[in-house]
Amino acid sequence: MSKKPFYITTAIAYASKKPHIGNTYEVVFTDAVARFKRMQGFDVYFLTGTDEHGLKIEELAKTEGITPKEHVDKVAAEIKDICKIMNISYDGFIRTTDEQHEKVVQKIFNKLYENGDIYKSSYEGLYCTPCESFWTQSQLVDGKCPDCGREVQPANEEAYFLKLSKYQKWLEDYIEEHPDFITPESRKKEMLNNFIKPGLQDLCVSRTTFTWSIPVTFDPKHVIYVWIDALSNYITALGYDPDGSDELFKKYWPCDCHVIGKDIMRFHSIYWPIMLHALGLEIPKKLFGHNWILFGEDKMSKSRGNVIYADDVVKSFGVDGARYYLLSEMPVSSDGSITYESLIERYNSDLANTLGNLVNRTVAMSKKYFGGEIKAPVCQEAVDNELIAKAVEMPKAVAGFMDEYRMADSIEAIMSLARRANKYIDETAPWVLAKDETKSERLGTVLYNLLETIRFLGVILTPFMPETAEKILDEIGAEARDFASLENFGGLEAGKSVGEPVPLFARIDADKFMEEAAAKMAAQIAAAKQEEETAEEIELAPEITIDDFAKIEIRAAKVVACEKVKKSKKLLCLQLDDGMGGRQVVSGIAQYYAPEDLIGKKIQLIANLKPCKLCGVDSFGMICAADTPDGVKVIFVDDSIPVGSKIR
RNA sequence: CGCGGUGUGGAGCAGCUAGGUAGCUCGUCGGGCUCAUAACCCGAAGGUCAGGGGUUCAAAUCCUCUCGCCGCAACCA
Repeated sequence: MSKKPFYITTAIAYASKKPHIGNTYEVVFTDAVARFKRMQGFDVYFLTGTDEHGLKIEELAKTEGITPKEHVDKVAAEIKDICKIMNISYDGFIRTTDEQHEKVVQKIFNKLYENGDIYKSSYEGLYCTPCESFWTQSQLVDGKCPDCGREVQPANEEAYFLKLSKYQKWLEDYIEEHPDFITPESRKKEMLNNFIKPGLQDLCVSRTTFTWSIPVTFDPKHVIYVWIDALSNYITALGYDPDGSDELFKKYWPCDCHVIGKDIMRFHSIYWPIMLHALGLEIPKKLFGHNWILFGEDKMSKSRGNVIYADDVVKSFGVDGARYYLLSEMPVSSDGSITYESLIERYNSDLANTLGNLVNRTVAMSKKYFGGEIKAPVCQEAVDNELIAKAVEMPKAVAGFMDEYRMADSIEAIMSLARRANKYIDETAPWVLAKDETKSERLGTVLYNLLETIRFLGVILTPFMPETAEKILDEIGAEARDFASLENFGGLEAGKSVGEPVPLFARIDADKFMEEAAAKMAAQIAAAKQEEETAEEIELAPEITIDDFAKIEIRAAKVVACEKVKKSKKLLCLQLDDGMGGRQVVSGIAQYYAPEDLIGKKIQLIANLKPCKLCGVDSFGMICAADTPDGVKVIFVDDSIPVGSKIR
């Protein structure tokens, strides 16, 4: 009987900087699924890798004074290190700079072009000359380039587009007809209602504004922009080729599951199926969009000083401590949160107290009472039944949960058996049996039941905590370690010996640990601040002349009325007395000012800015405000300055 | 009225698709045991299942309205 193939992937990580533990979650999650499927007898291919092209990397390399290739080599190595540290069992690691990948991506691009799914047109947007990049309205920060903070100009550029519009109906039908394709359900609705149903815009798939990417073969001043490059990794890694694919591809495609973060659901649920469909390929069976791991309430960020890296956690809690925490702490339907408090709590209570101590005390009793020899279970009693029934049920329950990617439930089902085993020790009180020589057979049976239960735990834990599982199975001298051996209770061979009892997880002193963690955190914040300061060599916009400046008309104006723009988070709508009959201006400061904070105050108005519409509200000009670390501060004008005064 | 999710004892969550004594882990309090990593076992306290209305013999679960939080979209001229 040949094994059933199972192909699972993570998203490829962007090779700009070292990933924190939230990023690492995805690969650990996928690893657990992959290992579980392997154990169940599937022929698994588990792919992960790195996305290594793009402007950001080009720029980072420039500031570091190295080539982009050197930069991505460094980061890819870091990412591989983390995989190694976290014990990730990937079968393939693709880098988008792999020669094979680049070649095939070019072929894919050409094929789509030849089929008319990619066409040449022009791209309109706002262009930042020094950065050589296009931005959309929504990407701008304070109306300026989000990267360098300089002005942008409307411009258009020749570019290639993927005809998403042509496949809109097909995609909508496909998603409706395959309810399991996008999970969880809420994400599916998000995609359908926000993007697909309102109508798909054709997607710009090339750039001329940077070079660190894959060139378009027939138009070398263009490079292929992220989507076609990055998404294709899932098929190029298997040896897909429009001119004839490898066996690997034929065997594993279509993919069983792409595990991705909810932020890139859009690309995977819209662009990717359309690309595949246009290439005449099958669509992946499932997209699993996982939630985020937040640090407490916040997203992790360096400047908040709350970045936790996987290797830090591993240092204190071990690989399996880290894996266990990530896998057990993630809720199904909302973001999970990582805190040192809950990490320690889970580690101590589940791993040290419940599981570790169970193994330890059982092995210790085997040593003490029988010199470590495993006795045959010749004296079963009624009390044993409940434990045995629960042990035999558990693997089935876990398999069911794993089919739905319910990691936390799987782990809970496992720990629940460990707790039951601890209870069984109290029920049977082996130390009492040991005092009565006539009870020796019964004692041997009780210990056998415990050791066999521990074998069940060891086997089922393999995908989640591979090292610990192996230690457990070694310690109890278990030979049978495959999933099939959990069909029946009794796989452990009598006559063999257990090893020395060694604690699996050392308890962690919470108070002491928290003290150290707090100190570390403070140091991290300080370091980030310093880095920020040194990095803040203020770069001025290009020099202008007095004539340039004269083009800008700044006037004093008084806020006579102000209200929130409804349905918007950031916008305030101001009515101004500008000495010219009054005007309306919309400003994105609602997070920092309440309407009544502004009424009656005088401000600086950019009076000759082209009018525009924000959230459907007309805005004629803009008010001056300063960006500060504490948010945006409006520049108020002295009350003695008359409304309408020209400012220069 | 843009779309969607969520609100359950001190904390974190499950239960809701197919209504029928409200469940799990942690924490707290009391007790037990001693094989073990001051661990383990038992018991107890603690919830108007956000709030109002409705359907029903019966609602955490279905319908409806209101409020809070979150995500997506829109959006910092």
